[in-house]
Amino acid sequence: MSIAGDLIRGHTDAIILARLMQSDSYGYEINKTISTLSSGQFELKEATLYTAFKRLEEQGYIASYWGDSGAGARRRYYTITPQGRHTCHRLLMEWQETKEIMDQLLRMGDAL
Amino acid sequence: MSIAGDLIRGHTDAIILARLMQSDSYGYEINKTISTLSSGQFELKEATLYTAFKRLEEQGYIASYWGDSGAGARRRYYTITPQGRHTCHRLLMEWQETKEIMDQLLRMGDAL
DNA sequence: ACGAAATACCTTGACAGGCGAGGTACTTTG
DNA sequence: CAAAGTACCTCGCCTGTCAAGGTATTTCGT
Repeated sequence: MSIAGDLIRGHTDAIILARLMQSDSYGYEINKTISTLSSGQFELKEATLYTAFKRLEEQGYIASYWGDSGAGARRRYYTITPQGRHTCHRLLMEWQETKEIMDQLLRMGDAL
Repeated sequence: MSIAGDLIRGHTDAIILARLMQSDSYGYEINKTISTLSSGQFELKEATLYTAFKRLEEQGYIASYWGDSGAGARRRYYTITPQGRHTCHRLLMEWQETKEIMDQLLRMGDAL
């Protein structure tokens, strides 16, 4: 992992919700996908991931069900709720804003 | 302030160092500058700002001196050290990376 | 057949950063 | 003369990350 988790802090929920916008999935797979999409440069720690799931479910942004996987360990699948979709859109917009503001604030640092 | 502090968390040091790359400055002014550069969309809370100064000084990235302001309250000026410049460059690069990774991770969320 | 590695889940407790709330002291302005 | 602005600082809470530890199953190499 080449970038620190603290740099992503505050965006984990967005990352997870964005994954679930694609399709239902379960913890282990979501983590692998994140790792793949970031070319192995970033991955959520398990503890972080599962705390996030708990938080998101409590807030009603995701719901879970046990998948009946005949083969392999049991999987808890997560699905995004309508509220979750709404929140995801909001978070995506916030990310765009954050990017612009950060670029604005850091731009000058390059000058010298 | 339109964006939450948690979204910036982990980047405060970079923001402050980037400011000090421009010129020596003091807390109050730095905060105003940040507010202005972000069109009022973001500002560091004072507590955050001063803990960051303390942290950065302890790490040797900045140094401070009291400015003799004949008029107005006393000001503690901060200046960036060579190590601080180095760190600033590193943090700027990390920000570029973070942006790319985040965009990669969030892109799919838009598809649906 | 056996042990290691992979799959898959979860919790606890420590730690760090952000920030609300509160405090000090001086100057300007109405 | 009081209020608002400038300018600094600290304490303690809250939240999110994560190292460490645990459980259970399956697959794979030897």
